[in-house]
Amino acid sequence: MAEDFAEQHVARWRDHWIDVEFDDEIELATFRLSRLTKYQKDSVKNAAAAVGLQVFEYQTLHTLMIRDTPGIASPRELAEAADVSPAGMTGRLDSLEKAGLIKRTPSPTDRRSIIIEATTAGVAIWRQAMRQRGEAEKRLMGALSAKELTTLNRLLRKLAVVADEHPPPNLP
Amino acid sequence: MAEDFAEQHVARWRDHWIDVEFDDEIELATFRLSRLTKYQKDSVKNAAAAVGLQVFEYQTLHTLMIRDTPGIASPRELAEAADVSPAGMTGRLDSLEKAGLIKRTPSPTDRRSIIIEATTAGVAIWRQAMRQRGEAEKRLMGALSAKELTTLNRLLRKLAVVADEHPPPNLP
DNA sequence: GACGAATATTTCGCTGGCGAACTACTTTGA
DNA sequence: TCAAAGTAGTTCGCCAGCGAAATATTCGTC
Repeated sequence: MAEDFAEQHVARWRDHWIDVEFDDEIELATFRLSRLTKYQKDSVKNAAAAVGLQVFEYQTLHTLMIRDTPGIASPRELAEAADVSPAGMTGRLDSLEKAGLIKRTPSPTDRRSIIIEATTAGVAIWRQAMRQRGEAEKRLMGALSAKELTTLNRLLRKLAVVADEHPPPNLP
Repeated sequence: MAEDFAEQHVARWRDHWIDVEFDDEIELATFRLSRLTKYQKDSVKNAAAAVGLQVFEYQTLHTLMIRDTPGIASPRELAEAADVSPAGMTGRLDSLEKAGLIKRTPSPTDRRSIIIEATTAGVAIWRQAMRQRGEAEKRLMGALSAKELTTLNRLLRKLAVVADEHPPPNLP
Protein backbone atom coordinates (compact mmCIF):
# COMPACT_ATOMS: atom_id res chain seq x y z
CA MET A 1 0.00 0.00 0.00
CA ALA A 2 1.40 3.38 -1.02
CA GLU A 3 2.49 5.69 1.77
CA ASP A 4 0.15 8.48 2.80
CA PHE A 5 1.57 11.98 3.37
CA ALA A 6 2.03 11.29 7.05
CA GLU A 7 4.16 8.22 6.36
CA GLN A 8 6.23 10.17 3.86
CA HIS A 9 6.67 12.87 6.52
CA VAL A 10 7.87 10.39 9.13
CA ALA A 11 10.20 8.69 6.64
CA ARG A 12 11.76 12.10 5.89
CA TRP A 13 12.27 12.65 9.58
CA ARG A 14 14.02 9.33 9.84
CA ASP A 15 16.25 10.32 6.92
CA HIS A 16 17.16 13.77 8.11
CA TRP A 17 16.59 14.13 11.84
CA ILE A 18 17.98 10.93 13.26
CA ASP A 19 19.12 12.83 16.33
CA VAL A 20 15.70 14.30 17.09
CA GLU A 21 13.90 12.04 19.51
CA PHE A 22 10.39 11.18 18.43
CA ASP A 23 7.97 8.29 18.39
CA ASP A 24 6.80 7.30 14.92
CA GLU A 25 3.23 6.59 15.97
CA ILE A 26 2.89 9.86 17.86
CA GLU A 27 4.35 11.82 14.97
CA LEU A 28 2.07 10.06 12.48
CA ALA A 29 -1.00 10.79 14.57
CA THR A 30 0.00 14.43 15.09
CA PHE A 31 0.64 14.96 11.40
CA ARG A 32 -2.63 13.32 10.39
CA LEU A 33 -4.56 15.42 12.88
CA SER A 34 -3.08 18.52 11.26
CA ARG A 35 -4.24 17.28 7.84
CA LEU A 36 -7.76 16.85 9.20
CA THR A 37 -7.54 20.32 10.72
CA LYS A 38 -6.75 21.71 7.28
CA TYR A 39 -9.70 19.83 5.77
CA GLN A 40 -12.03 21.27 8.40
CA LYS A 41 -10.62 24.76 7.94
CA ASP A 42 -11.18 24.51 4.19
CA SER A 43 -14.71 23.17 4.62
CA VAL A 44 -15.56 26.08 6.93
CA LYS A 45 -14.11 28.50 4.38
CA ASN A 46 -16.20 26.96 1.62
CA ALA A 47 -19.39 26.83 3.66
CA ALA A 48 -19.00 30.49 4.63
CA ALA A 49 -18.28 31.57 1.07
CA ALA A 50 -21.26 29.60 -0.25
CA VAL A 51 -23.66 31.73 1.80
CA GLY A 52 -21.81 34.99 1.29
CA LEU A 53 -20.23 35.20 4.75
CA GLN A 54 -16.65 35.74 5.73
CA VAL A 55 -15.11 32.97 7.80
CA PHE A 56 -15.07 35.04 10.98
CA GLU A 57 -18.75 35.90 10.53
CA TYR A 58 -19.74 32.26 10.12
CA GLN A 59 -17.54 31.19 13.04
CA THR A 60 -19.08 33.80 15.30
CA LEU A 61 -22.65 32.90 14.34
CA HIS A 62 -21.80 29.24 14.84
CA THR A 63 -20.34 29.88 18.28
CA LEU A 64 -23.50 31.78 19.14
CA MET A 65 -25.88 29.10 17.87
CA ILE A 66 -24.31 26.07 19.55
CA ARG A 67 -24.52 27.54 23.05
CA ASP A 68 -26.60 26.22 25.91
CA THR A 69 -28.78 29.25 25.20
CA PRO A 70 -28.78 28.99 21.42
CA GLY A 71 -28.62 32.29 19.65
CA ILE A 72 -28.16 34.31 22.84
CA ALA A 73 -24.94 35.32 24.62
CA SER A 74 -22.93 38.20 25.98
CA PRO A 75 -19.92 39.48 24.02
CA ARG A 76 -17.60 38.22 26.73
CA GLU A 77 -19.10 34.72 26.63
CA LEU A 78 -18.79 34.68 22.85
CA ALA A 79 -15.22 35.93 22.94
CA GLU A 80 -14.24 33.16 25.36
CA ALA A 81 -16.04 30.42 23.46
CA ALA A 82 -14.51 31.57 20.17
CA ASP A 83 -11.01 32.00 21.65
CA VAL A 84 -10.93 35.64 20.50
CA SER A 85 -10.10 38.78 22.50
CA PRO A 86 -12.92 41.07 23.73
CA ALA A 87 -11.67 43.76 21.33
CA GLY A 88 -11.71 41.31 18.46
CA MET A 89 -15.20 40.17 19.31
CA THR A 90 -16.43 43.77 19.32
CA GLY A 91 -15.26 44.13 15.74
CA ARG A 92 -16.85 40.87 14.71
CA LEU A 93 -20.17 41.84 16.25
CA ASP A 94 -19.98 45.22 14.51
CA SER A 95 -19.82 43.40 11.20
CA LEU A 96 -22.63 40.95 12.00
CA GLU A 97 -24.88 43.68 13.34
CA LYS A 98 -24.29 45.79 10.24
CA ALA A 99 -25.26 42.79 8.11
CA GLY A 100 -28.44 42.31 10.13
CA LEU A 101 -27.46 38.88 11.39
CA ILE A 102 -27.39 39.73 15.09
CA LYS A 103 -28.71 42.47 17.27
CA ARG A 104 -27.26 44.07 20.39
CA THR A 105 -29.63 44.83 23.27
CA PRO A 106 -28.69 46.54 26.54
CA SER A 107 -28.98 44.13 29.43
CA PRO A 108 -31.97 44.93 31.66
CA THR A 109 -30.01 43.89 34.73
CA ASP A 110 -26.47 45.12 34.13
CA ARG A 111 -25.83 48.41 32.36
CA ARG A 112 -22.27 47.38 31.51
CA SER A 113 -23.56 44.40 29.53
CA ILE A 114 -25.29 43.92 26.26
CA ILE A 115 -27.14 40.85 25.04
CA ILE A 116 -26.26 39.46 21.64
CA GLU A 117 -29.07 37.71 19.83
CA ALA A 118 -29.10 36.08 16.40
CA THR A 119 -31.76 37.48 14.11
CA THR A 120 -34.06 35.33 11.97
CA ALA A 121 -31.83 36.14 9.03
CA GLY A 122 -28.80 35.15 11.06
CA VAL A 123 -30.26 31.80 12.03
CA ALA A 124 -31.30 31.07 8.45
CA ILE A 125 -27.90 31.84 6.96
CA TRP A 126 -26.19 29.82 9.67
CA ARG A 127 -28.38 26.81 8.88
CA GLN A 128 -27.53 27.04 5.19
CA ALA A 129 -23.81 27.08 5.92
CA MET A 130 -24.23 24.21 8.39
CA ARG A 131 -25.86 22.03 5.76
CA GLN A 132 -22.90 22.42 3.47
CA ARG A 133 -20.42 21.90 6.26
CA GLY A 134 -22.33 18.80 7.32
CA GLU A 135 -21.92 17.40 3.81
CA ALA A 136 -18.17 17.85 3.97
CA GLU A 137 -17.99 16.09 7.36
CA LYS A 138 -20.14 13.23 6.05
CA ARG A 139 -17.85 12.87 3.06
CA LEU A 140 -14.84 12.70 5.34
CA MET A 141 -16.25 10.34 7.96
CA GLY A 142 -17.77 8.15 5.25
CA ALA A 143 -14.30 6.69 4.84
CA LEU A 144 -15.00 4.71 8.03
CA SER A 145 -17.52 1.99 8.76
CA ALA A 146 -20.00 2.58 11.59
CA LYS A 147 -17.96 0.33 13.86
CA GLU A 148 -14.73 2.11 12.99
CA LEU A 149 -16.33 5.49 13.67
CA THR A 150 -17.41 4.29 17.10
CA THR A 151 -13.89 3.06 17.78
CA LEU A 152 -12.42 6.37 16.58
CA ASN A 153 -14.73 8.26 18.93
CA ARG A 154 -13.73 6.10 21.87
CA LEU A 155 -10.06 6.94 21.23
CA LEU A 156 -10.67 10.61 20.41
CA ARG A 157 -12.66 10.90 23.60
CA LYS A 158 -9.65 9.84 25.66
CA LEU A 159 -7.51 12.43 23.91
CA ALA A 160 -10.13 15.17 24.07
CA VAL A 161 -10.50 14.71 27.82
CA VAL A 162 -6.77 15.21 28.27
CA ALA A 163 -6.78 18.14 25.85
CA ASP A 164 -9.64 19.86 27.68
CA GLU A 165 -8.61 19.07 31.23
CA HIS A 166 -4.85 19.43 30.89
CA PRO A 167 -4.15 22.12 28.29
CA PRO A 168 -0.51 22.89 27.57
CA PRO A 169 0.82 24.76 30.63
CA ASN A 170 0.90 28.52 30.24
CA LEU A 171 4.14 30.36 30.67
CA PRO A 172 4.75 32.34 33.86
CA MET B 1 -19.07 7.96 33.26
CA ALA B 2 -19.46 11.71 33.13
CA GLU B 3 -20.01 13.24 29.72
CA ASP B 4 -17.09 14.87 27.99
CA PHE B 5 -17.56 18.27 26.32
CA ALA B 6 -18.36 16.63 23.00
CA GLU B 7 -21.17 14.58 24.51
CA GLN B 8 -22.54 17.67 26.20
CA HIS B 9 -22.37 19.45 22.84
CA VAL B 10 -24.29 16.69 21.06
CA ALA B 11 -26.86 16.51 23.86
CA ARG B 12 -27.46 20.26 23.46
CA TRP B 13 -27.96 19.77 19.78
CA ARG B 14 -30.54 17.10 20.48
CA ASP B 15 -32.28 19.50 22.85
CA HIS B 16 -32.32 22.51 20.59
CA TRP B 17 -31.83 21.52 16.98
CA ILE B 18 -34.06 18.51 16.54
CA ASP B 19 -34.80 19.61 12.98
CA VAL B 20 -31.16 19.82 11.95
CA GLU B 21 -30.10 16.55 10.43
CA PHE B 22 -26.89 15.18 11.86
CA ASP B 23 -25.31 11.92 12.87
CA ASP B 24 -24.30 11.79 16.54
CA GLU B 25 -21.08 9.88 15.93
CA ILE B 26 -19.98 12.21 13.12
CA GLU B 27 -20.77 15.27 15.20
CA LEU B 28 -18.92 13.84 18.21
CA ALA B 29 -15.84 13.06 16.13
CA THR B 30 -15.90 16.49 14.48
CA PHE B 31 -16.21 18.28 17.78
CA ARG B 32 -13.46 16.24 19.40
CA LEU B 33 -11.15 16.90 16.46
CA SER B 34 -11.69 20.62 16.99
CA ARG B 35 -10.76 20.23 20.67
CA LEU B 36 -7.54 18.50 19.67
CA THR B 37 -6.92 21.29 17.15
CA LYS B 38 -7.15 23.82 19.94
CA TYR B 39 -4.74 21.79 22.09
CA GLN B 40 -2.23 21.68 19.24
CA LYS B 41 -2.67 25.39 18.54
CA ASP B 42 -2.02 26.18 22.21
CA SER B 43 1.01 23.92 22.35
CA VAL B 44 2.49 25.64 19.31
CA LYS B 45 1.83 29.01 20.91
CA ASN B 46 3.57 27.91 24.11
CA ALA B 47 6.52 26.34 22.34
CA ALA B 48 7.06 29.47 20.26
CA ALA B 49 6.81 31.77 23.28
CA ALA B 50 9.25 29.60 25.25
CA VAL B 51 12.01 30.26 22.73
CA GLY B 52 11.12 33.90 22.11
CA LEU B 53 9.49 33.41 18.72
CA GLN B 54 6.14 34.55 17.47
CA VAL B 55 3.82 31.80 16.33
CA PHE B 56 4.18 32.70 12.65
CA GLU B 57 7.97 32.67 12.96
CA TYR B 58 7.99 29.20 14.51
CA GLN B 59 5.46 27.89 11.99
CA THR B 60 7.51 29.18 9.09
CA LEU B 61 10.75 27.71 10.43
CA HIS B 62 8.96 24.44 11.06
CA THR B 63 7.56 24.33 7.54
CA LEU B 64 11.07 24.97 6.24
CA MET B 65 12.72 22.32 8.39
CA ILE B 66 10.34 19.42 7.67
CA ARG B 67 10.75 19.65 3.90
CA ASP B 68 12.29 17.00 1.68
CA THR B 69 15.20 19.41 1.46
CA PRO B 70 15.33 20.34 5.15
CA GLY B 71 16.08 23.97 5.79
CA ILE B 72 16.03 24.93 2.11
CA ALA B 73 13.09 26.13 0.01
CA SER B 74 11.84 28.86 -2.26
CA PRO B 75 9.39 31.45 -0.90
CA ARG B 76 6.69 30.07 -3.17
CA GLU B 77 7.23 26.51 -1.94
CA LEU B 78 7.10 27.71 1.66
CA ALA B 79 3.96 29.75 1.03
CA GLU B 80 2.20 26.72 -0.44
CA ALA B 81 3.31 24.35 2.29
CA ALA B 82 2.29 26.81 4.99
CA ASP B 83 -1.04 27.68 3.31
CA VAL B 84 -0.13 31.37 3.27
CA SER B 85 -0.18 33.82 0.36
CA PRO B 86 3.07 34.79 -1.39
CA ALA B 87 2.68 38.32 -0.02
CA GLY B 88 2.21 36.98 3.48
CA MET B 89 5.24 34.76 3.15
CA THR B 90 7.35 37.71 2.06
CA GLY B 91 6.49 39.47 5.29
CA ARG B 92 7.22 36.39 7.37
CA LEU B 93 10.61 35.93 5.72
CA ASP B 94 11.38 39.62 6.31
CA SER B 95 10.92 39.03 10.02
CA LEU B 96 12.94 35.81 10.15
CA GLU B 97 15.75 37.30 8.10
CA LYS B 98 15.88 40.33 10.35
CA ALA B 99 16.14 38.00 13.36
CA GLY B 100 19.01 36.10 11.71
CA LEU B 101 17.09 32.83 11.54
CA ILE B 102 17.06 32.48 7.76
CA LYS B 103 18.94 33.96 4.89
CA ARG B 104 17.83 34.82 1.38
CA THR B 105 20.13 33.99 -1.50
CA PRO B 106 19.49 34.79 -5.21
CA SER B 107 18.99 31.61 -7.19
CA PRO B 108 22.01 30.82 -9.42
CA THR B 109 19.70 29.43 -12.10
CA ASP B 110 16.65 31.71 -12.05
CA ARG B 111 16.98 35.41 -11.41
CA ARG B 112 13.32 35.69 -10.45
CA SER B 113 13.86 33.26 -7.57
CA ILE B 114 15.54 33.39 -4.24
CA ILE B 115 16.60 30.49 -2.05
CA ILE B 116 15.60 30.49 1.58
CA GLU B 117 17.94 28.73 3.96
CA ALA B 118 17.72 28.29 7.72
CA THR B 119 20.75 29.59 9.55
CA THR B 120 22.52 27.69 12.35
CA ALA B 121 20.71 29.93 14.81
CA GLY B 122 17.42 29.18 13.08
CA VAL B 123 17.90 25.44 13.26
CA ALA B 124 18.89 25.62 16.93
CA ILE B 125 15.89 27.67 17.97
CA TRP B 126 13.57 25.42 15.97
CA ARG B 127 14.97 22.35 17.73
CA GLN B 128 14.36 23.95 21.12
CA ALA B 129 10.76 24.71 20.27
CA MET B 130 10.32 21.22 18.83
CA ARG B 131 11.44 19.61 22.09
CA GLN B 132 8.77 21.44 24.01
CA ARG B 133 6.14 20.74 21.41
CA GLY B 134 7.12 17.09 21.45
CA GLU B 135 6.50 17.00 25.21
CA ALA B 136 3.00 18.34 24.75
CA GLU B 137 2.23 15.73 22.07
CA LYS B 138 3.61 12.95 24.28
CA ARG B 139 1.44 14.13 27.13
CA LEU B 140 -1.62 14.05 24.90
CA MET B 141 -0.98 10.72 23.19
CA GLY B 142 0.03 9.18 26.51
CA ALA B 143 -3.67 8.84 27.19
CA LEU B 144 -3.66 5.88 24.81
CA SER B 145 -1.96 2.49 25.06
CA ALA B 146 0.46 1.53 22.30
CA LYS B 147 -2.17 -0.71 20.75
CA GLU B 148 -4.80 2.03 20.89
CA LEU B 149 -2.40 4.50 19.25
CA THR B 150 -1.82 2.06 16.42
CA THR B 151 -5.57 1.64 16.00
CA LEU B 152 -6.07 5.42 16.06
CA ASN B 153 -3.45 5.82 13.35
CA ARG B 154 -5.10 3.21 11.18
CA LEU B 155 -8.39 5.12 11.38
CA LEU B 156 -6.81 8.59 11.06
CA ARG B 157 -4.95 7.35 8.00
CA LYS B 158 -8.22 6.50 6.27
CA LEU B 159 -9.54 9.97 7.03
CA ALA B 160 -6.30 11.77 6.15
CA VAL B 161 -6.21 10.10 2.74
CA VAL B 162 -9.72 11.37 2.01
CA ALA B 163 -8.85 14.80 3.41
CA ASP B 164 -5.71 15.07 1.25
CA GLU B 165 -7.05 13.53 -1.92
CA HIS B 166 -10.58 14.92 -1.86
CA PRO B 167 -10.44 18.35 -0.27
CA PRO B 168 -13.73 20.22 0.00
CA PRO B 169 -14.65 21.36 -3.50
CA ASN B 170 -13.71 24.96 -4.27
CA LEU B 171 -16.36 27.36 -5.36
CA PRO B 172 -16.52 28.45 -8.99
C1' DG C 1 15.36 36.42 -32.47
C1' DA C 2 10.98 38.44 -31.04
C1' DC C 3 7.08 38.31 -28.39
C1' DG C 4 3.23 36.88 -25.58
C1' DA C 5 2.19 34.10 -21.66
C1' DA C 6 3.52 32.53 -17.42
C1' DT C 7 6.08 32.74 -13.13
C1' DA C 8 8.63 34.68 -8.73
C1' DT C 9 8.81 38.02 -5.51
C1' DT C 10 7.67 42.35 -3.68
C1' DT C 11 4.84 46.49 -2.86
C1' DC C 12 0.61 48.73 -1.54
C1' DG C 13 -3.72 49.64 0.52
C1' DC C 14 -6.87 47.40 3.27
C1' DT C 15 -8.74 44.28 6.95
C1' DG C 16 -9.31 41.37 11.18
C1' DG C 17 -7.45 40.90 15.50
C1' DC C 18 -4.35 42.12 19.32
C1' DG C 19 -2.84 44.49 23.87
C1' DA C 20 -3.50 48.37 26.47
C1' DA C 21 -6.16 51.97 27.98
C1' DC C 22 -10.51 54.17 28.55
C1' DT C 23 -15.37 54.83 30.11
C1' DA C 24 -19.22 53.28 32.57
C1' DC C 25 -20.94 50.35 35.81
C1' DT C 26 -21.19 46.74 39.63
C1' DT C 27 -19.52 44.47 43.65
C1' DT C 28 -17.14 44.20 47.90
C1' DG C 29 -15.54 45.31 52.35
C1' DA C 30 -14.95 48.43 56.01
C1' DT D 1 -22.85 54.60 53.07
C1' DC D 2 -18.88 55.01 50.44
C1' DA D 3 -14.48 54.25 48.37
C1' DA D 4 -11.71 50.86 46.26
C1' DA D 5 -11.46 47.01 43.37
C1' DG D 6 -13.20 44.52 39.74
C1' DT D 7 -15.91 43.88 35.40
C1' DA D 8 -18.09 44.76 30.49
C1' DG D 9 -17.55 46.60 26.30
C1' DT D 10 -15.31 49.88 23.28
C1' DT D 11 -11.55 52.67 21.29
C1' DC D 12 -6.92 53.23 19.61
C1' DG D 13 -2.56 52.29 17.56
C1' DC D 14 -0.21 48.58 15.79
C1' DC D 15 0.66 44.16 13.35
C1' DA D 16 0.19 39.92 10.31
C1' DG D 17 -1.83 38.66 6.29
C1' DC D 18 -4.69 39.35 2.19
C1' DG D 19 -5.76 40.45 -2.93
C1' DA D 20 -4.32 43.01 -6.60
C1' DA D 21 -0.89 45.16 -9.05
C1' DA D 22 3.85 46.04 -10.21
C1' DT D 23 8.52 44.66 -11.61
C1' DA D 24 11.71 41.45 -13.35
C1' DT D 25 12.57 37.23 -15.42
C1' DT D 26 11.85 32.77 -17.86
C1' DC D 27 9.81 29.83 -21.27
C1' DG D 28 7.56 28.29 -25.33
C1' DT D 29 6.03 29.27 -29.86
C1' DC D 30 6.30 31.24 -34.26
